[in-house]
Amino acid sequence: MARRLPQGAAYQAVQREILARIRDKTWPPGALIPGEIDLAAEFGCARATISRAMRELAEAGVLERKRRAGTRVAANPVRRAMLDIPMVRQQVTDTGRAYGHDLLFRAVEPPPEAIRARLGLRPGTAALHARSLHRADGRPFQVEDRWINLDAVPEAVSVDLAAISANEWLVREVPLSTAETMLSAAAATEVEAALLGCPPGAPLLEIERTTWLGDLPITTVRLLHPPGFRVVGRV
Amino acid sequence: MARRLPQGAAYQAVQREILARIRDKTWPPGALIPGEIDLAAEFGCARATISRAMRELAEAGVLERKRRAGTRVAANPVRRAMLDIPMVRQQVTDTGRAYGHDLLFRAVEPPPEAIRARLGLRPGTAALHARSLHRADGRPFQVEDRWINLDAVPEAVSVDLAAISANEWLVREVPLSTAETMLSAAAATEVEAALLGCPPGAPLLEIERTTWLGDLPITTVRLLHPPGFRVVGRV
DNA sequence: TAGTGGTCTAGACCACCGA
DNA sequence: CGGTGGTCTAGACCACTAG
Repeated sequence: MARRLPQGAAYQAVQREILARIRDKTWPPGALIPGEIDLAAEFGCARATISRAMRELAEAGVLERKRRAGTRVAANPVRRAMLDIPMVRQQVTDTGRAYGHDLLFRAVEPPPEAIRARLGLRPGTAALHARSLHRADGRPFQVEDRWINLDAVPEAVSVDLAAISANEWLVREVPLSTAETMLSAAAATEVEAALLGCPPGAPLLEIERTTWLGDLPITTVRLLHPPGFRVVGRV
Repeated sequence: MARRLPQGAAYQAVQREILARIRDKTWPPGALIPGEIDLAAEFGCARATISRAMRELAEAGVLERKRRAGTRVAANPVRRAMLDIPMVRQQVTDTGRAYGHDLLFRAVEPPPEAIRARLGLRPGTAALHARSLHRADGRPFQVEDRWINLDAVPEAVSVDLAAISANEWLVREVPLSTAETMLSAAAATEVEAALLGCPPGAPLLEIERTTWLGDLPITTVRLLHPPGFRVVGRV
Protein backbone atom coordinates (compact mmCIF):
# COMPACT_ATOMS: atom_id res chain seq x y z
CA MET A 1 0.00 0.00 0.00
CA ALA A 2 1.45 3.33 -1.09
CA ARG A 3 3.95 3.69 1.72
CA ARG A 4 2.26 5.07 4.80
CA LEU A 5 -0.13 7.69 3.54
CA PRO A 6 -0.37 10.64 5.90
CA GLN A 7 -4.10 10.01 6.20
CA GLY A 8 -4.50 7.07 8.55
CA ALA A 9 -4.32 3.36 8.04
CA ALA A 10 -3.98 1.32 4.88
CA TYR A 11 -7.44 -0.19 5.15
CA GLN A 12 -8.85 3.34 5.30
CA ALA A 13 -6.94 4.30 2.18
CA VAL A 14 -8.50 1.28 0.50
CA GLN A 15 -11.92 2.42 1.65
CA ARG A 16 -11.35 5.90 0.28
CA GLU A 17 -10.30 4.48 -3.06
CA ILE A 18 -13.32 2.19 -3.22
CA LEU A 19 -15.62 5.09 -2.38
CA ALA A 20 -13.93 7.25 -5.00
CA ARG A 21 -14.52 4.60 -7.65
CA ILE A 22 -18.16 4.33 -6.68
CA ARG A 23 -18.60 8.10 -6.80
CA ASP A 24 -16.98 8.49 -10.20
CA LYS A 25 -19.08 5.56 -11.43
CA THR A 26 -16.14 3.34 -12.24
CA TRP A 27 -18.23 0.92 -10.17
CA PRO A 28 -21.89 2.00 -10.56
CA PRO A 29 -24.68 0.91 -8.20
CA GLY A 30 -25.28 -2.83 -8.45
CA ALA A 31 -21.93 -3.50 -10.12
CA LEU A 32 -19.82 -6.49 -9.18
CA ILE A 33 -16.45 -5.31 -7.98
CA PRO A 34 -13.21 -7.32 -7.97
CA GLY A 35 -12.68 -9.97 -5.29
CA GLU A 36 -10.45 -9.60 -2.27
CA ILE A 37 -7.51 -11.40 -3.83
CA ASP A 38 -7.56 -9.25 -6.96
CA LEU A 39 -7.80 -6.02 -4.98
CA ALA A 40 -5.04 -7.12 -2.64
CA ALA A 41 -2.83 -7.66 -5.67
CA GLU A 42 -3.80 -4.31 -7.16
CA PHE A 43 -3.27 -2.35 -3.95
CA GLY A 44 -0.18 -4.35 -3.01
CA CYS A 45 -1.41 -5.26 0.44
CA ALA A 46 -2.54 -8.36 2.31
CA ARG A 47 -5.93 -9.87 1.69
CA ALA A 48 -6.87 -9.24 5.33
CA THR A 49 -6.46 -5.52 4.79
CA ILE A 50 -8.85 -5.52 1.83
CA SER A 51 -11.16 -7.75 3.81
CA ARG A 52 -11.41 -5.34 6.69
CA ALA A 53 -11.94 -2.37 4.40
CA MET A 54 -14.76 -4.09 2.55
CA ARG A 55 -16.32 -5.60 5.65
CA GLU A 56 -16.73 -2.17 7.20
CA LEU A 57 -18.14 -0.71 4.01
CA ALA A 58 -20.64 -3.55 3.93
CA GLU A 59 -21.65 -2.85 7.53
CA ALA A 60 -22.12 0.78 6.54
CA GLY A 61 -24.52 -0.31 3.80
CA VAL A 62 -22.27 0.75 0.93
CA LEU A 63 -21.42 -2.74 -0.31
CA GLU A 64 -23.33 -6.01 -0.38
CA ARG A 65 -21.27 -9.14 0.03
CA LYS A 66 -22.20 -12.76 -0.60
CA ARG A 67 -20.02 -15.81 -0.56
CA ARG A 68 -19.32 -17.22 -3.96
CA ALA A 69 -21.32 -14.39 -5.57
CA GLY A 70 -18.79 -11.69 -4.73
CA THR A 71 -19.16 -8.08 -3.67
CA ARG A 72 -21.48 -5.55 -5.26
CA VAL A 73 -22.09 -1.85 -4.85
CA ALA A 74 -25.34 -1.50 -2.94
CA ALA A 75 -28.14 -0.79 -5.41
CA ASN A 76 -30.44 0.88 -2.90
CA PRO A 77 -28.20 2.77 -0.54
CA VAL A 78 -29.79 3.27 2.85
CA ARG A 79 -29.15 6.34 4.91
CA ARG A 80 -28.11 5.14 8.31
CA ALA A 81 -28.27 7.48 11.27
CA MET A 82 -26.55 6.56 14.50
CA LEU A 83 -28.45 8.08 17.38
CA ASP A 84 -26.73 8.28 20.72
CA ILE A 85 -29.28 8.36 23.50
CA PRO A 86 -27.32 8.96 26.69
CA MET A 87 -28.67 8.80 30.21
CA VAL A 88 -30.84 11.82 31.00
CA ARG A 89 -28.49 13.12 33.65
CA GLN A 90 -25.60 13.13 31.24
CA GLN A 91 -27.68 14.69 28.50
CA VAL A 92 -28.39 17.59 30.83
CA THR A 93 -25.01 18.02 32.49
CA ASP A 94 -23.14 17.67 29.19
CA THR A 95 -24.76 20.92 28.11
CA GLY A 96 -23.64 22.62 31.30
CA ARG A 97 -26.98 22.65 33.03
CA ALA A 98 -27.99 21.46 36.47
CA TYR A 99 -29.81 18.15 36.58
CA GLY A 100 -32.73 17.35 38.81
CA HIS A 101 -35.66 14.98 38.81
CA ASP A 102 -38.94 14.50 40.61
CA LEU A 103 -40.69 11.21 41.16
CA LEU A 104 -44.29 12.00 40.30
CA PHE A 105 -45.86 8.63 40.72
CA ARG A 106 -44.94 5.13 41.79
CA ALA A 107 -47.04 2.01 42.04
CA VAL A 108 -46.98 -1.72 41.62
CA GLU A 109 -49.94 -2.48 39.42
CA PRO A 110 -51.07 -4.55 36.45
CA PRO A 111 -50.04 -2.74 33.27
CA PRO A 112 -52.40 -2.00 30.39
CA GLU A 113 -52.61 -4.67 27.74
CA ALA A 114 -50.11 -3.11 25.33
CA ILE A 115 -47.45 -2.84 28.02
CA ARG A 116 -48.28 -6.28 29.41
CA ALA A 117 -47.67 -7.85 26.02
CA ARG A 118 -44.47 -5.89 25.50
CA LEU A 119 -43.10 -7.08 28.83
CA GLY A 120 -44.22 -10.65 28.18
CA LEU A 121 -46.23 -10.81 31.42
CA ARG A 122 -49.05 -13.21 32.20
CA PRO A 123 -52.42 -11.45 32.42
CA GLY A 124 -53.02 -10.02 35.88
CA THR A 125 -49.34 -9.82 36.78
CA ALA A 126 -48.30 -6.56 38.38
CA ALA A 127 -45.31 -4.51 37.35
CA LEU A 128 -43.52 -1.49 38.77
CA HIS A 129 -44.88 1.69 37.27
CA ALA A 130 -43.08 5.00 37.75
CA ARG A 131 -43.44 8.44 36.26
CA SER A 132 -40.76 11.08 36.66
CA LEU A 133 -40.04 14.58 35.50
CA HIS A 134 -36.42 15.32 34.66
CA ARG A 135 -35.26 18.92 34.83
CA ALA A 136 -32.43 20.98 33.36
CA ASP A 137 -31.66 24.12 35.34
CA GLY A 138 -35.05 23.62 36.95
CA ARG A 139 -36.89 23.71 33.64
CA PRO A 140 -38.78 20.63 32.43
CA PHE A 141 -36.60 18.51 30.18
CA GLN A 142 -38.23 15.11 29.90
CA VAL A 143 -41.22 13.20 31.18
CA GLU A 144 -40.44 9.55 31.76
CA ASP A 145 -43.16 6.94 32.03
CA ARG A 146 -41.68 3.57 32.84
CA TRP A 147 -42.80 0.02 33.52
CA ILE A 148 -40.38 -2.49 35.02
CA ASN A 149 -40.84 -6.25 34.84
CA LEU A 150 -40.59 -7.39 38.47
CA ASP A 151 -40.34 -11.02 37.41
CA ALA A 152 -37.05 -10.11 35.76
CA VAL A 153 -35.68 -7.66 38.35
CA PRO A 154 -37.60 -8.17 41.61
CA GLU A 155 -35.11 -6.05 43.54
CA ALA A 156 -36.39 -2.99 41.66
CA VAL A 157 -39.41 -2.91 43.96
CA SER A 158 -37.28 -1.84 46.92
CA VAL A 159 -35.34 0.91 45.14
CA ASP A 160 -35.93 4.48 46.28
CA LEU A 161 -36.78 6.01 42.93
CA ALA A 162 -36.90 9.50 44.44
CA ALA A 163 -33.19 9.24 45.22
CA ILE A 164 -31.94 7.54 42.08
CA SER A 165 -33.79 7.66 38.79
CA ALA A 166 -35.04 4.35 37.43
CA ASN A 167 -32.96 5.01 34.37
CA GLU A 168 -29.70 5.17 36.27
CA TRP A 169 -30.54 2.31 38.57
CA LEU A 170 -31.30 0.05 35.63
CA VAL A 171 -28.13 1.04 33.79
CA ARG A 172 -26.09 0.20 36.87
CA GLU A 173 -27.83 -3.02 37.85
CA VAL A 174 -28.86 -4.48 34.49
CA PRO A 175 -26.18 -3.36 32.08
CA LEU A 176 -25.75 -4.25 28.45
CA SER A 177 -29.23 -5.23 27.61
CA THR A 178 -30.50 -5.09 24.05
CA ALA A 179 -33.15 -2.55 23.15
CA GLU A 180 -35.65 -1.50 20.54
CA THR A 181 -36.19 2.21 20.10
CA MET A 182 -39.06 4.01 18.37
CA LEU A 183 -39.34 7.70 17.66
CA SER A 184 -42.55 9.51 16.89
CA ALA A 185 -44.44 12.74 17.45
CA ALA A 186 -47.27 13.01 19.95
CA ALA A 187 -49.64 15.75 21.03
CA ALA A 188 -49.27 16.85 24.66
CA THR A 189 -52.16 15.81 26.90
CA GLU A 190 -53.38 18.24 29.54
CA VAL A 191 -51.25 16.58 32.17
CA GLU A 192 -48.15 16.36 30.02
CA ALA A 193 -48.53 19.97 28.93
CA ALA A 194 -48.68 21.08 32.54
CA LEU A 195 -45.57 19.08 33.39
CA LEU A 196 -43.55 20.24 30.41
CA GLY A 197 -44.77 23.82 30.53
CA CYS A 198 -46.26 23.89 27.06
CA PRO A 199 -49.78 24.27 25.68
CA PRO A 200 -51.99 21.18 25.48
CA GLY A 201 -51.75 19.63 22.04
CA ALA A 202 -48.19 20.89 21.52
CA PRO A 203 -46.01 18.54 19.44
CA LEU A 204 -43.76 16.41 21.64
CA LEU A 205 -40.92 14.18 20.49
CA GLU A 206 -41.69 10.76 21.88
CA ILE A 207 -39.12 8.02 22.32
CA GLU A 208 -40.31 4.55 23.30
CA ARG A 209 -37.77 1.97 24.27
CA THR A 210 -38.11 -1.63 25.34
CA THR A 211 -35.11 -3.37 26.83
CA TRP A 212 -34.28 -7.05 27.10
CA LEU A 213 -31.67 -9.03 28.93
CA GLY A 214 -31.27 -11.89 26.53
CA ASP A 215 -34.88 -12.87 25.79
CA LEU A 216 -36.25 -11.52 29.04
CA PRO A 217 -38.04 -8.16 28.79
CA ILE A 218 -36.78 -5.87 31.54
CA THR A 219 -38.44 -2.53 31.07
CA THR A 220 -40.34 -0.38 28.65
CA VAL A 221 -40.27 3.37 28.81
CA ARG A 222 -41.91 6.32 27.09
CA LEU A 223 -39.94 9.57 27.05
CA LEU A 224 -41.61 12.85 26.15
CA HIS A 225 -39.67 15.97 25.28
CA PRO A 226 -40.91 19.56 25.06
CA PRO A 227 -41.37 21.28 21.68
CA GLY A 228 -38.05 22.22 20.11
CA PHE A 229 -36.22 19.17 21.43
CA ARG A 230 -34.05 17.47 18.83
CA VAL A 231 -32.24 14.20 18.49
CA VAL A 232 -29.17 14.44 16.31
CA GLY A 233 -27.78 11.51 14.39
CA ARG A 234 -24.22 11.10 13.20
CA VAL A 235 -23.59 9.85 9.65
CA MET B 1 -10.87 -21.16 21.61
CA ALA B 2 -13.20 -23.84 22.97
CA ARG B 3 -13.33 -25.98 19.84
CA ARG B 4 -15.75 -24.46 17.39
CA LEU B 5 -18.71 -23.46 19.47
CA PRO B 6 -21.99 -24.02 17.67
CA GLN B 7 -22.75 -20.29 18.03
CA GLY B 8 -20.66 -18.52 15.41
CA ALA B 9 -17.09 -17.36 15.33
CA ALA B 10 -14.43 -17.31 18.01
CA TYR B 11 -14.31 -13.54 18.28
CA GLN B 12 -18.04 -13.59 18.96
CA ALA B 13 -17.58 -16.17 21.69
CA VAL B 14 -15.00 -13.83 23.21
CA GLN B 15 -17.50 -10.99 23.02
CA ARG B 16 -20.17 -13.05 24.73
CA GLU B 17 -17.78 -13.96 27.51
CA ILE B 18 -16.72 -10.36 28.01
CA LEU B 19 -20.36 -9.25 28.11
CA ALA B 20 -21.15 -12.01 30.58
CA ARG B 21 -18.38 -10.85 32.89
CA ILE B 22 -19.62 -7.29 32.72
CA ARG B 23 -23.17 -8.37 33.50
CA ASP B 24 -22.22 -10.51 36.48
CA LYS B 25 -20.04 -7.64 37.71
CA THR B 26 -16.79 -9.57 37.50
CA TRP B 27 -15.80 -6.44 35.61
CA PRO B 28 -17.98 -3.60 36.95
CA PRO B 29 -18.48 -0.28 35.12
CA GLY B 30 -15.25 1.68 34.96
CA ALA B 31 -13.08 -1.35 35.73
CA LEU B 32 -9.82 -1.97 33.93
CA ILE B 33 -9.96 -5.31 32.18
CA PRO B 34 -7.00 -7.49 31.16
CA GLY B 35 -5.00 -6.56 28.07
CA GLU B 36 -5.20 -8.27 24.72
CA ILE B 37 -2.19 -10.49 25.32
CA ASP B 38 -3.49 -11.73 28.67
CA LEU B 39 -6.93 -12.44 27.28
CA ALA B 40 -5.46 -14.18 24.24
CA ALA B 41 -3.55 -16.46 26.62
CA GLU B 42 -6.61 -17.07 28.77
CA PHE B 43 -8.89 -17.84 25.84
CA GLY B 44 -6.22 -19.75 23.96
CA CYS B 45 -6.54 -17.75 20.76
CA ALA B 46 -4.53 -15.24 18.77
CA ARG B 47 -4.22 -11.67 19.88
CA ALA B 48 -5.91 -10.52 16.66
CA THR B 49 -9.04 -12.43 17.65
CA ILE B 50 -9.23 -10.68 21.01
CA SER B 51 -8.45 -7.41 19.29
CA ARG B 52 -11.37 -7.72 16.90
CA ALA B 53 -13.75 -8.72 19.67
CA MET B 54 -12.77 -5.74 21.82
CA ARG B 55 -12.62 -3.29 18.95
CA GLU B 56 -16.24 -4.02 18.05
CA LEU B 57 -17.37 -3.77 21.65
CA ALA B 58 -15.64 -0.39 21.86
CA GLU B 59 -17.41 0.78 18.71
CA ALA B 60 -20.66 -0.35 20.29
CA GLY B 61 -19.92 1.83 23.31
CA VAL B 62 -19.47 -1.06 25.75
CA LEU B 63 -15.72 -0.65 26.26
CA GLU B 64 -13.40 2.34 26.27
CA ARG B 65 -9.91 1.76 24.95
CA LYS B 66 -6.84 3.92 25.26
CA ARG B 67 -3.27 3.13 24.33
CA ARG B 68 -1.06 2.51 27.26
CA ALA B 69 -3.98 3.03 29.64
CA GLY B 70 -5.71 -0.22 28.65
CA THR B 71 -9.35 -1.14 28.22
CA ARG B 72 -12.12 -0.24 30.64
CA VAL B 73 -15.78 -1.07 30.92
CA ALA B 74 -17.67 2.04 29.84
CA ALA B 75 -18.76 3.95 32.94
CA ASN B 76 -21.62 5.78 31.26
CA PRO B 77 -23.05 3.35 28.74
CA VAL B 78 -24.82 5.09 25.90
CA ARG B 79 -27.85 3.64 24.23
CA ARG B 80 -27.15 3.65 20.55
CA ALA B 81 -29.97 3.32 18.07
CA MET B 82 -29.25 2.59 14.42
CA LEU B 83 -31.93 4.17 12.29
CA ASP B 84 -32.23 3.03 8.72
CA ILE B 85 -33.79 5.76 6.63
CA PRO B 86 -34.34 4.21 3.20
CA MET B 87 -35.43 6.03 0.08
CA VAL B 88 -39.09 7.00 0.26
CA ARG B 89 -40.07 4.76 -2.63
CA GLN B 90 -38.53 1.75 -0.93
CA GLN B 91 -40.08 2.65 2.40
CA VAL B 92 -43.49 2.55 0.76
CA THR B 93 -43.10 -0.43 -1.53
CA ASP B 94 -41.41 -2.52 1.18
CA THR B 95 -44.69 -2.43 3.06
CA GLY B 96 -46.58 -3.63 0.00
CA ARG B 97 -48.13 -0.31 -0.91
CA ALA B 98 -48.17 1.58 -4.20
CA TYR B 99 -45.77 4.52 -4.40
CA GLY B 100 -46.54 7.82 -6.01
CA HIS B 101 -45.36 11.39 -5.71
CA ASP B 102 -46.47 14.85 -6.79
CA LEU B 103 -44.19 17.78 -7.41
CA LEU B 104 -45.95 20.64 -5.65
CA PHE B 105 -43.50 23.42 -6.23
CA ARG B 106 -40.22 24.06 -7.98
CA ALA B 107 -38.17 27.21 -8.22
CA VAL B 108 -34.62 28.49 -8.38
CA GLU B 109 -34.47 31.16 -5.71
CA PRO B 110 -32.33 32.51 -2.88
CA PRO B 111 -32.92 30.41 0.22
CA PRO B 112 -33.77 31.83 3.62
CA GLU B 113 -30.82 32.64 5.84
CA ALA B 114 -30.86 29.38 7.83
CA ILE B 115 -30.78 27.27 4.68
CA ARG B 116 -28.23 29.53 3.02
CA ALA B 117 -25.84 29.07 5.92
CA ARG B 118 -26.42 25.34 6.00
CA LEU B 119 -25.59 25.04 2.30
CA GLY B 120 -22.57 27.33 2.67
CA LEU B 121 -23.81 29.71 -0.04
CA ARG B 122 -22.78 33.32 -0.51
CA PRO B 123 -25.58 35.76 0.27
CA GLY B 124 -27.85 36.28 -2.69
CA THR B 125 -26.97 32.99 -4.38
CA ALA B 126 -29.95 31.05 -5.66
CA ALA B 127 -30.58 27.36 -5.04
CA LEU B 128 -33.03 24.82 -6.36
CA HIS B 129 -36.07 24.62 -4.14
CA ALA B 130 -38.58 21.77 -4.52
CA ARG B 131 -41.52 20.61 -2.49
CA SER B 132 -43.10 17.20 -3.08
CA LEU B 133 -45.79 15.04 -1.60
CA HIS B 134 -45.03 11.33 -1.48
CA ARG B 135 -47.95 8.93 -1.37
CA ALA B 136 -48.54 5.35 -0.28
CA ASP B 137 -51.58 3.75 -1.89
CA GLY B 138 -52.65 7.28 -2.75
CA ARG B 139 -52.64 8.44 0.86
CA PRO B 140 -50.20 11.15 2.00
CA PHE B 141 -47.01 9.61 3.35
CA GLN B 142 -44.42 12.33 3.48
CA VAL B 143 -43.99 15.99 2.62
CA GLU B 144 -40.50 16.75 1.34
CA ASP B 145 -39.14 20.27 1.31
CA ARG B 146 -35.72 20.32 -0.31
CA TRP B 147 -33.01 22.78 -1.24
CA ILE B 148 -30.21 21.77 -3.59
CA ASN B 149 -26.89 23.60 -3.88
CA LEU B 150 -26.56 24.35 -7.59
CA ASP B 151 -22.93 25.34 -7.17
CA ALA B 152 -22.28 21.73 -6.18
CA VAL B 153 -24.60 19.95 -8.60
CA PRO B 154 -25.51 22.40 -11.39
CA GLU B 155 -27.01 19.61 -13.50
CA ALA B 156 -29.82 19.33 -10.95
CA VAL B 157 -31.46 22.39 -12.48
CA SER B 158 -32.35 20.50 -15.65
CA VAL B 159 -33.80 17.40 -13.97
CA ASP B 160 -37.52 16.75 -14.41
CA LEU B 161 -38.48 16.42 -10.77
CA ALA B 162 -42.01 15.44 -11.67
CA ALA B 163 -40.70 12.28 -13.31
CA ILE B 164 -38.01 11.30 -10.80
CA SER B 165 -38.04 12.46 -7.21
CA ALA B 166 -35.16 14.66 -6.10
CA ASN B 167 -34.36 12.04 -3.52
CA GLU B 168 -33.81 9.29 -6.05
CA TRP B 169 -31.98 11.50 -8.50
CA LEU B 170 -29.54 12.60 -5.82
CA VAL B 171 -28.95 9.07 -4.61
CA ARG B 172 -28.16 7.97 -8.15
CA GLU B 173 -26.04 10.93 -9.17
CA VAL B 174 -24.32 11.93 -5.94
CA PRO B 175 -23.88 8.69 -4.04
CA LEU B 176 -22.13 8.09 -0.77
CA SER B 177 -22.24 11.51 0.66
CA THR B 178 -22.04 12.07 4.39
CA ALA B 179 -25.06 13.38 6.22
CA GLU B 180 -26.32 14.85 9.45
CA THR B 181 -29.80 13.86 10.54
CA MET B 182 -32.04 15.55 13.10
CA LEU B 183 -35.37 14.31 14.41
CA SER B 184 -37.94 16.44 16.14
CA ALA B 185 -41.65 17.03 16.49
CA ALA B 186 -43.41 19.89 14.75
CA ALA B 187 -46.97 21.19 14.62
CA ALA B 188 -48.64 20.98 11.22
CA THR B 189 -49.17 24.35 9.55
CA GLU B 190 -52.40 24.94 7.64
CA VAL B 191 -50.71 24.02 4.37
CA GLU B 192 -48.98 20.95 5.74
CA ALA B 193 -52.17 19.79 7.41
CA ALA B 194 -54.03 20.04 4.12
CA LEU B 195 -51.32 18.08 2.32
CA LEU B 196 -51.04 15.35 4.93
CA GLY B 197 -54.74 15.12 5.62
CA CYS B 198 -54.59 15.95 9.30
CA PRO B 199 -55.84 18.82 11.45
CA PRO B 200 -53.70 21.97 11.68
CA GLY B 201 -51.45 21.81 14.71
CA ALA B 202 -51.28 18.01 14.62
CA PRO B 203 -47.94 16.59 15.79
CA LEU B 204 -45.71 15.65 12.85
CA LEU B 205 -42.45 13.74 12.99
CA GLU B 206 -39.88 15.93 11.32
CA ILE B 207 -36.60 14.69 9.90
CA GLU B 208 -34.05 17.23 8.73
CA ARG B 209 -31.03 16.06 6.83
CA THR B 210 -28.10 17.89 5.34
CA THR B 211 -25.79 16.05 2.98
CA TRP B 212 -22.20 16.73 2.02
CA LEU B 213 -19.90 15.39 -0.63
CA GLY B 214 -16.62 15.75 1.15
CA ASP B 215 -16.80 19.29 2.53
CA LEU B 216 -19.23 20.52 -0.08
CA PRO B 217 -22.85 20.83 1.06
CA ILE B 218 -25.12 19.23 -1.53
CA THR B 219 -28.64 19.41 -0.23
CA THR B 220 -30.72 19.96 2.84
CA VAL B 221 -34.17 18.49 3.24
CA ARG B 222 -37.04 18.60 5.69
CA LEU B 223 -39.32 15.57 5.77
CA LEU B 224 -42.70 15.72 7.49
CA HIS B 225 -44.70 12.64 8.38
CA PRO B 226 -48.34 12.40 9.39
CA PRO B 227 -49.33 11.65 13.01
CA GLY B 228 -48.73 8.02 13.94
CA PHE B 229 -45.61 7.70 11.79
CA ARG B 230 -42.76 5.96 13.57
CA VAL B 231 -39.07 5.50 13.01
CA VAL B 232 -37.77 2.26 14.47
CA GLY B 233 -34.18 1.79 15.55
CA ARG B 234 -32.33 -1.47 15.86
CA VAL B 235 -30.24 -2.04 19.00
C1' DT C 1 -18.27 -28.36 -6.73
C1' DA C 2 -15.31 -24.60 -7.31
C1' DG C 3 -14.72 -19.96 -5.91
C1' DT C 4 -16.02 -16.41 -2.90
C1' DG C 5 -16.02 -14.26 1.49
C1' DG C 6 -15.27 -15.29 6.72
C1' DT C 7 -12.22 -16.27 10.03
C1' DC C 8 -8.02 -17.52 12.48
C1' DT C 9 -2.96 -17.59 13.50
C1' DA C 10 1.81 -16.30 14.66
C1' DG C 11 4.58 -12.90 14.21
C1' DA C 12 5.87 -8.19 13.51
C1' DC C 13 6.28 -3.04 13.65
C1' DC C 14 4.47 1.22 15.11
C1' DA C 15 2.10 5.31 17.50
C1' DC C 16 0.69 6.95 21.35
C1' DC C 17 0.69 8.47 25.96
C1' DG C 18 0.43 7.44 31.11
C1' DA C 19 3.39 6.40 34.84
C1' DC D 1 10.28 5.21 28.26
C1' DG D 2 7.85 1.06 28.17
C1' DG D 3 3.43 -1.11 27.68
C1' DT D 4 -0.88 -0.70 25.45
C1' DG D 5 -3.74 -0.84 21.60
C1' DG D 6 -3.72 -0.34 16.25
C1' DT D 7 -2.43 -2.25 12.30
C1' DC D 8 -0.35 -5.21 8.81
C1' DT D 9 1.28 -9.68 6.71
C1' DA D 10 1.49 -14.35 4.74
C1' DG D 11 -0.53 -18.28 5.01
C1' DA D 12 -4.17 -21.41 6.18
C1' DC D 13 -8.73 -23.69 6.72
C1' DC D 14 -13.55 -23.31 6.50
C1' DA D 15 -18.63 -22.23 5.23
C1' DC D 16 -21.55 -21.05 2.14
C1' DT D 17 -23.75 -20.96 -2.27
C1' DA D 18 -24.19 -19.79 -7.24
C1' DG D 19 -23.79 -22.05 -11.33
